[in-house]
Amino acid sequence: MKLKDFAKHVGLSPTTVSRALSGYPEVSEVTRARVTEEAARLGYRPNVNAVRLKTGRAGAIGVVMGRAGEFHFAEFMAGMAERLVAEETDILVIPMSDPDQDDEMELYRRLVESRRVDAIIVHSPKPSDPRIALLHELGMPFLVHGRSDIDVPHAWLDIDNEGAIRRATSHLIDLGHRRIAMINGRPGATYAIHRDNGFRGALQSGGIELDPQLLASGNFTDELGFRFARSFLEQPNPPTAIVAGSMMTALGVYRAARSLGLQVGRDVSVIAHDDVFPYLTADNMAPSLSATRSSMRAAGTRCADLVLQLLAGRSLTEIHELWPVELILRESTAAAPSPR
Amino acid sequence: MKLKDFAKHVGLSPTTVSRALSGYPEVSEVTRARVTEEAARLGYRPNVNAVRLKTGRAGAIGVVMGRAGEFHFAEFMAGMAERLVAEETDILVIPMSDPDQDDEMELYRRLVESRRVDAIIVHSPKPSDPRIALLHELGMPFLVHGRSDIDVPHAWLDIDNEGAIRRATSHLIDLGHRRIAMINGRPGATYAIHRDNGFRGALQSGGIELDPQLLASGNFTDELGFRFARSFLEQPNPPTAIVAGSMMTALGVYRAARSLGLQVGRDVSVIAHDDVFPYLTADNMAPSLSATRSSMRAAGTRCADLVLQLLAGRSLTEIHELWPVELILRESTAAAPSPR
DNA sequence: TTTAGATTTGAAAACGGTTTGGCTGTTTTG
DNA sequence: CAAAACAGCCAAACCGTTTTCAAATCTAAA
Repeated sequence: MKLKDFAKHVGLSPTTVSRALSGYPEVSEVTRARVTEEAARLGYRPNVNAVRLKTGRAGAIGVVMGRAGEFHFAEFMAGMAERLVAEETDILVIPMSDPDQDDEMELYRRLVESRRVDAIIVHSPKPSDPRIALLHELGMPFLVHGRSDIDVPHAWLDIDNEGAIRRATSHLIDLGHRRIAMINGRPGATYAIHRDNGFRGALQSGGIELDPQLLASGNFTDELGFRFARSFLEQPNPPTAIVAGSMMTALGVYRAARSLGLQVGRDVSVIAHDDVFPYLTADNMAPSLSATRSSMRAAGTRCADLVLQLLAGRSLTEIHELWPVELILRESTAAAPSPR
Repeated sequence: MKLKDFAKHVGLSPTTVSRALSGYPEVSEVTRARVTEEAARLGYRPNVNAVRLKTGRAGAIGVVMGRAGEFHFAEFMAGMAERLVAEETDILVIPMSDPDQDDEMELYRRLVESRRVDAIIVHSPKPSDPRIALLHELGMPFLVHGRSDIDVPHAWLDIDNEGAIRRATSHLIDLGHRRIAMINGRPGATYAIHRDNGFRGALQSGGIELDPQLLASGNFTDELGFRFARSFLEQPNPPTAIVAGSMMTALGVYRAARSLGLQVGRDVSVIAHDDVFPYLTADNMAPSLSATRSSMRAAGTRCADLVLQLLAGRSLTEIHELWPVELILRESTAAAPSPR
């Protein structure tokens, strides 16, 4: 059923029908009611491709999916989806074929030129991220999930990584820990830098000198969590507490502690960052895991919302959100063991 | 830059340019070469919305994302993306707003009517799945990831769940286990039924009577793995082996065993199904986890491939793939402890 | 040298909507 | 009471391609 046919059915012109359905004011309320009702009855829906061609809107928001199957990703997208389900807006998943830098820029460029999306969400930006510069230059609306120092106006939403890690670390210091290790995310991304800052800041406030031997970074996997934690704990002067970057990392850390006969929450304290997954919860770990917590799903929902606002014309410079992060203390953190 | 402008630049008609770029044979090779080269130089790309309107193709494959943030999902999509990156085909993620049955049907119906996708991938079908009947009836091309007994021709790709679980269970029996429990996925889906069949079949072959007390099912979460395993192991006559439905479930099972002072791979054997995640590997668990293994990512890649074949006109009835599942034995399985 | 046939090219009609500008009639205003 | 303002509707142009059908050009056969 096309517009022309449907209009004939209703006894109106295509113009009026289109306006009635799109909510324009030039049509009387009684007419609009009749049209919408008939549309539902006859099952008329405007051809989405025609609308998109005419209006120039793509009706989709793009998210670039990294190669490494990040487990965060699905949650973020589920959150986006939650917000977008009511809109006429799709989520377009763009795969990144190659982790090569130039290639990634080319990907963004092609994506913009293909006009398949109205906006793009950029994840895990760097302090000076060329993707942001590019999107700005190309005039493509975008929202950064994370932060960047780049000298280009842009909308962003981020969580307070620095504050979260600072509080977590300070809490460990308050518990008497002096040797504290941290497993950070891959170097380069702003969030990793922020976490590093938070960590260093807390140590400094506590009058503790940083030991570079107690710093590690890499992908958020169980394996790296294990390997790093092992290497920390096997040092001559091992840490009594570990700050882990993710739930998966924490799993590895727990495993490492156990493998060395250490008990988490007694011999070694652990705090991790929890993005809140339905299938793996900090509360259920044994011992339950103290965590800095911020819902990835909620971030996805809000990001989708902000992108819609952006597309609706809200000013770039207004869209900056910094979310606080909860610190939830459970059994994995305890007073530092008295030195033997 | 639009087609008309570009055509003028090249000194040809829009018709010829369009043909040259789309690879039609009616244009001389020398012309085609010139056109493609100029297109690259001037950066001309056909407006995707215009193409879609004209051709009626949506240029996207739809996948419906369930409410529960399944961790499988991201891997499957990453796999799809791997295959689709070269094509002019997008992945459209459609969120399911409500787990309500009728609502889901309505979602599929709207999706088809909106013409935003050329094909749909249906996950976790049931033996008689109304979604399949609906899509068939509506004439929308689709591929089922999983299997269904429904009396409607359809393309599918599935892994041999029954065989996998049968082999896993048989292996446990060979090790001398007589009381074996299983934690299955949510009841209703075909894969859960197949796993159940495999489990029962192996028991029967081994001359063991099934104890319904040793059967549980639910979402693949760490928490349920823990709860079910606890309830099994606390029974008066506890199982000596547990077959778990997923990696997350296995985490819970390990935890439950530890919490009861039991050692996995000695006091209780565990086998789980592993979809192969980059961030959580069976080999790295402690003790390393014996598993039935099949890559979710590979399935996504192949599903994308098959959908493309489907759209290219390959017959429905030819597209049936049943993948074998590896059984990888590690430390979590051992001979049954001698009864005390 | 024609002429039929094959090869390239182009003009114009879709595809299915939205939106500009204009046209009625009715109500308000000076 | 005439002029102006307004509400409600419509005809037609347009969005940027693909594709049909016809025309132009070239090649080979008669």
